[in-house]
Amino acid sequence: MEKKRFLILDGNSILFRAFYALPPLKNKKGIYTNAVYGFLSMMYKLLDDYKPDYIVTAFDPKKPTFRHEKYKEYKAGRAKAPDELVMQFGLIRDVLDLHGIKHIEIEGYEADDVAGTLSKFASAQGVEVYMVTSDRDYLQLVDEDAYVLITKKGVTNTVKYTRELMDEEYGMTPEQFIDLKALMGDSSDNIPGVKGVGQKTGMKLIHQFKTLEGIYENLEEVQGKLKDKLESEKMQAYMSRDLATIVTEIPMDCTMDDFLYKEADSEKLMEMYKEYGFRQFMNRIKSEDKQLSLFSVNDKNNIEEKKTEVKKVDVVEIDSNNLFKEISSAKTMALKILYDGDRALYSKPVAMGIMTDDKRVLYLEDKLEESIKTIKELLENPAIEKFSHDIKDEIIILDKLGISLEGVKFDTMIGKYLLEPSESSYAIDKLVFEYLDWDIKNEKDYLGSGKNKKVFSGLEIEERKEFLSNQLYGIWNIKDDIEKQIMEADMDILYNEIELPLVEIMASMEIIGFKINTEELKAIGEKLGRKIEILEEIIHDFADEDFNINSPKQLGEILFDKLGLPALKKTKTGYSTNAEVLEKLKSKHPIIIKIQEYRQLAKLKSTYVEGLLNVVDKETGRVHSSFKQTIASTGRISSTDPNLQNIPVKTEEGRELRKIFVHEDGRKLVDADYSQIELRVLAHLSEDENLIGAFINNEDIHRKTAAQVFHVEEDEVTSIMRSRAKAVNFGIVYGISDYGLSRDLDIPRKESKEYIENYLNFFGGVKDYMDNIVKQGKKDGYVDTIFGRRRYIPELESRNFNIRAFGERMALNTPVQGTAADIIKKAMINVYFKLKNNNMKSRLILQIHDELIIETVEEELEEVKVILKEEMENAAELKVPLTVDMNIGDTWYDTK
DNA sequence: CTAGTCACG
DNA sequence: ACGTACGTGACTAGT
Repeated sequence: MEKKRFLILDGNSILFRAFYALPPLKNKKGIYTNAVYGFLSMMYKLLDDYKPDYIVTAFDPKKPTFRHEKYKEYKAGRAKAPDELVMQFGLIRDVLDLHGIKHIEIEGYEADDVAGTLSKFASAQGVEVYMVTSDRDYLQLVDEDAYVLITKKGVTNTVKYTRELMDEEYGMTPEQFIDLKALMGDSSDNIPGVKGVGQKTGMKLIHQFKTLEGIYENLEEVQGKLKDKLESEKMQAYMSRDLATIVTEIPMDCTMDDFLYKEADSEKLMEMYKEYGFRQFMNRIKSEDKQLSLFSVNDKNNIEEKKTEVKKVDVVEIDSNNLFKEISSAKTMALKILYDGDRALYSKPVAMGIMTDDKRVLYLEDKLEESIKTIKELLENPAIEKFSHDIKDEIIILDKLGISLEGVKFDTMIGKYLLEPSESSYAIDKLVFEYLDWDIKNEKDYLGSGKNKKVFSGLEIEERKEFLSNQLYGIWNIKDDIEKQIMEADMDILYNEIELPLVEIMASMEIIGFKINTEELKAIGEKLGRKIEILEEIIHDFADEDFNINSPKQLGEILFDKLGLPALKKTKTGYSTNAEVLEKLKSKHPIIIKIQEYRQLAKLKSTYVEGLLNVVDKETGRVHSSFKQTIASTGRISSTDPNLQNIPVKTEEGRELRKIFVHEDGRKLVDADYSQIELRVLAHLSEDENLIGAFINNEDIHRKTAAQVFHVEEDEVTSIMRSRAKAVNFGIVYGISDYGLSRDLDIPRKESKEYIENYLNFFGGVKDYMDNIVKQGKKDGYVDTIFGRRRYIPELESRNFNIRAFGERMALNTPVQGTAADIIKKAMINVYFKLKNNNMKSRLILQIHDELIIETVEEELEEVKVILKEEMENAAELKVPLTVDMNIGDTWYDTK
């Protein structure tokens, strides 16, 4: 006879997870419903999948914010709407009531205690239990016929934990899980644990001794400091175990019948769903009513088969001696290398997979580095086509083995980026699912999401094999589709001549890095430290108390509550204390200027001094930024770890930092930047005669703009007028609005509006272009650059004015910024390959959107100057000339 | 993990 | 009537 099923939902954790995982969209009544929506999606899915006979929801009573009172007050019309979490915690209870689903919160016990108690209660009566939560602590409740469903990526996905799976994943029983937590502790639950024991040590101890008692009975087998700690904190360990143990014996007066799952009160539920705009769930209720009569068969046995298909790939593990032989005749290969760590540049390869024309996936990890070297000849042969996903990593790893990967034919990540440049992730498992409907596991599935470092060497070989081979199989099977879409969108030239060749350059700049004068950097840090300390004292004196100046909250309280300064602007969470506000308060209190100085210096010290020191390669004294090609929707490249594209330059104090960016002996830095590239691109795109004329005649564009905006002769333009005109020009490129300009220049809106009108009157072509590009964007759904790079702008279709206006500014700015990005990319390619093909020693080391930096050997200096200027100025043929300013120096500071 | 702030083009 | 400049990344505090 089939067992009855009991579904226990952890209300708090499911609501929280949904709340954070889903975008905070308001319904038409102005109420946030994302958490409720997520909870219900999850609940309905579980009802469908598990068809339980009983159901209950457990809530955590301890936090007053989640209590019902505020919501009740609101419902009774006695209070305004509570904040979105309280609101949604209230809403969900109403929905549960309408379903007739019990929700329980018991003073003094947490939701997991309630779940634990009910689980044991049900098990004792031979009922199968399913507990749903995002909290891994529940795993101690797993038992025969009692399962824990842990949520994973997204909102409605879960993994079912059984005793077997726990053994497989942790090598532990649910009971041992409690002891592990007793050792590790948990700061969020206030469980102290044993100091110095984290997950690693904890797991090792449990694996070795099985239980807490086991550890203490055999303490002499433990070595060194660990032994002392365990010994001295024995009491604490046992106490921690009591704290970590979920209560399963709350006195409760109930029978299973109290939790019977009955049909919902659909009429009232419909009303409520209508009120809150849950159309999807309304449909569900409608169809449920019908379905119930049509299909009364309760087929519980189909649950396991419902999961998406997981692709199994046949893999041949290859002996390193046979590698060359096996693939020497391949004309095409997809390859992927697993490495240990976050960054290819700082990691060791762990395994390599190669898929060849004959559809075999070869897998290799034994004597990996030597084995890879045996096929150097093939990897460097440009006639053998190479495919991968994010192949920059392979280029970097291979480079460290002295191999220069040639014949790169396709990169699925880059391809997808061109098709959809605004995606937040191009993870291969996502693409494979999108294109092929296959469910392949991703990194996180293997490594867990809590870890920062990828440590593939910690996995079992079978897992690595599966991971790699599935990726390769996926890459192989989606590349043609992506390539076809690129052709259809007419982006094949952009792809083949710009985006793909650029990958090698990204890798190269990353590998070479930028030399840092570490000693000088440390000295600057110390100097800043001393200044900051003094400022801190002064500020605390003014405030007459010590507080954390870095906390906007504390600072706001001091300035606006204690010192009584006028609060000019608010943020979602309190007072605004940003630079704009401080600037306006400057004359009101002497503390302000000190705070401004403090902010500036603190920023320099933490972000630039300490930030850079953390990432300098100690052996080479260089920093190796990671350049990313698929982040910016406009086509720009981005730089991280460290970000070398935002090193200070605007203030002298900040600019000083550039003195620590230096070159190796016998070399020089050459810095070339485009002059006004975005305005020139705008001139080209808009075909505005006046703008084009100004650039052809090499006029001072800001001065000319000022003359038009302020209705004066060019020789009457003052420096203030010129700098305002400069802001107008920037504004035009960004998709100007009178509001934005007025705020930026701190002038009345009327005045800024007049400036814009004057501008557009004179530069009529720009005005037409602005109108046309928005129209075109609305018609096609996308805008593009002169190189054909596309960006889809769905915001243009929004019924929300603000979102639509945002879309219009994007429509305007993207072709300008994107074309400029295309141009400099083209220039980089021409420069890089000229240096490479001429076997020169000078190297491109950095790009900052309109600027290129080369570290050149002195003998090549003159030649490099010519190459840079030529290639940059001729990278594109526009209706206006492109001009480049160039400077040579020993530090980045000097290249101004 | 988010918000605030601030660095760049 | 709405309420904003475009594109990024790093750091700190606080939940």
